[in-house]
Amino acid sequence: MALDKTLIAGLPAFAGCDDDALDAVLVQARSSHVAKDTEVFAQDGEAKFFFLLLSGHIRVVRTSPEGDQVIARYINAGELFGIAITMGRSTYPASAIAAVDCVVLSWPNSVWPDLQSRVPAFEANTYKTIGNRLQETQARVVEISTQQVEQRIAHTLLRLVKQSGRKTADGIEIAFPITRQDIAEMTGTTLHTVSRLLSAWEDQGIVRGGRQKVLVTDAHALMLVAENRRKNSDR
Amino acid sequence: MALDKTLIAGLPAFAGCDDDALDAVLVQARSSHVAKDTEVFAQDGEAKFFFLLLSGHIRVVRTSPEGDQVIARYINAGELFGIAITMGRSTYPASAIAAVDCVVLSWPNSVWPDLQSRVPAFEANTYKTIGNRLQETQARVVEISTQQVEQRIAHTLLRLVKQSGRKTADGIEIAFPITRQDIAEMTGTTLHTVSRLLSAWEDQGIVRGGRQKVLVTDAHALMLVAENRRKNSDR
DNA sequence: CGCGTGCTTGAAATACATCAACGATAGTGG
DNA sequence: CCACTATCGTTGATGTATTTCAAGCACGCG
Repeated sequence: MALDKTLIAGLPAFAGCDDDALDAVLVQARSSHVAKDTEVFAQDGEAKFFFLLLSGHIRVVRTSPEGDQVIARYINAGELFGIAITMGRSTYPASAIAAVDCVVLSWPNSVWPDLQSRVPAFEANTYKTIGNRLQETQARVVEISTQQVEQRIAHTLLRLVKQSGRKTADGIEIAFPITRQDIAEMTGTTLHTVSRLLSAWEDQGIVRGGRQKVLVTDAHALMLVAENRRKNSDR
Repeated sequence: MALDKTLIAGLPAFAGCDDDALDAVLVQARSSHVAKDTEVFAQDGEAKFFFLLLSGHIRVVRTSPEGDQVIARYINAGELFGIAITMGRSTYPASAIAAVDCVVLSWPNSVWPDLQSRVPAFEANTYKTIGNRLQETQARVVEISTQQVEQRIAHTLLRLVKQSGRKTADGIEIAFPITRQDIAEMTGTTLHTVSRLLSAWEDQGIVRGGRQKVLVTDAHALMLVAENRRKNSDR
């Protein structure tokens, strides 16, 4: 059964593509369901496909030779991922794990050259995506190198809430389950330190925690923390 | 006067380009000299050109809103840099400063679409470059997040020596002037810590320091440090 | 020769990790 | 439906790697 182009029309990845282009892209794609906590692909595995997330949230994890894990990013619905091929790589540089049940489109790498020539807008958007990720990653290096843990966690939380926030009666909450350990792996610290800081912020009415849940109740106050601009009396 | 294609033939950036392609690329380029400690372009400045380093060494520096500096990378002869345009950016994300006197080729951004269509190999190689930098940057995030300062500095030194090493009678030395402060800005630490560790390594006969100079005399021992595999008695 | 820039090295301070123990939550299976 | 268990979270006490503060030194350029 053919996939309907309304699935992907309007996504940034296909900005500027006309209907024919969308059809050309879709006819080569295959959609599949990925259960929570299941790998879409594994680090160092042969990169046979590239992907688009239709719904859900995916965690991209790099494991160091020593076995330490770092979360490179979270993928939101509408984003491309596993696009190693477009950078001339033959293996995936990280693992991708479904944070919740997901639906993904996948293309075999072999169709990339064809798509590239037939749908230039898609090609350009893909490179833009990579460029953005390079920017973000370099910004992260600056952050880790120059700021202390408290600011890093605050920034990370603000980013998560901005990119994947869900409005609730009491504030904005991160739209997928996330543990203290996950936050630690995004910020280069330990779950203990994350837990302590979240508890402190909870006392100050900035956030509200929960098992695999973070709800930001006072985004403005959190911004002040991120920029280290609170008065000492606030602590 | 036209530039000679022997200048750039054989560079990885032009792998697979035939003579006509090289001419097409070169005829649009302009070469210029950049004095030591001079900026090639400035962070947040409008990205009007992209560049290729013909000779010398260039330091790419990102400055955070708070004024902290981080060295994103060093560019060696033969590498492309300032390629913001290819990622859909209109400003440079970092500054580029000549670490020594340099010779660079530059192209106005406006020729990119033309080059892209007429020299596909050049285009593909450019994207490969960006992909490699994304990989490296992500690896750096993992390193900063999981390893301690000593290992990070050791790794960084090994990388510098590998990419820009110059063989001497007593070992391999970094081929351009680099201060302790520079090394600190590459590893997310302070010049004091760098200085202390280099001094300690000098006592152990692993490196030899000097004003704006580092000479690695025992790369193997430095590797053991990088992997934290020394016996305690070594310290 | 003097001055700026880079380097060294001690002593004190601290942010954060580590160690350790316990408490809470949610899913599972009887 | 409730007990069981795995996973996740909290929080105190202790330890330490690294920064910060401070001072003096050395190299090389004009």
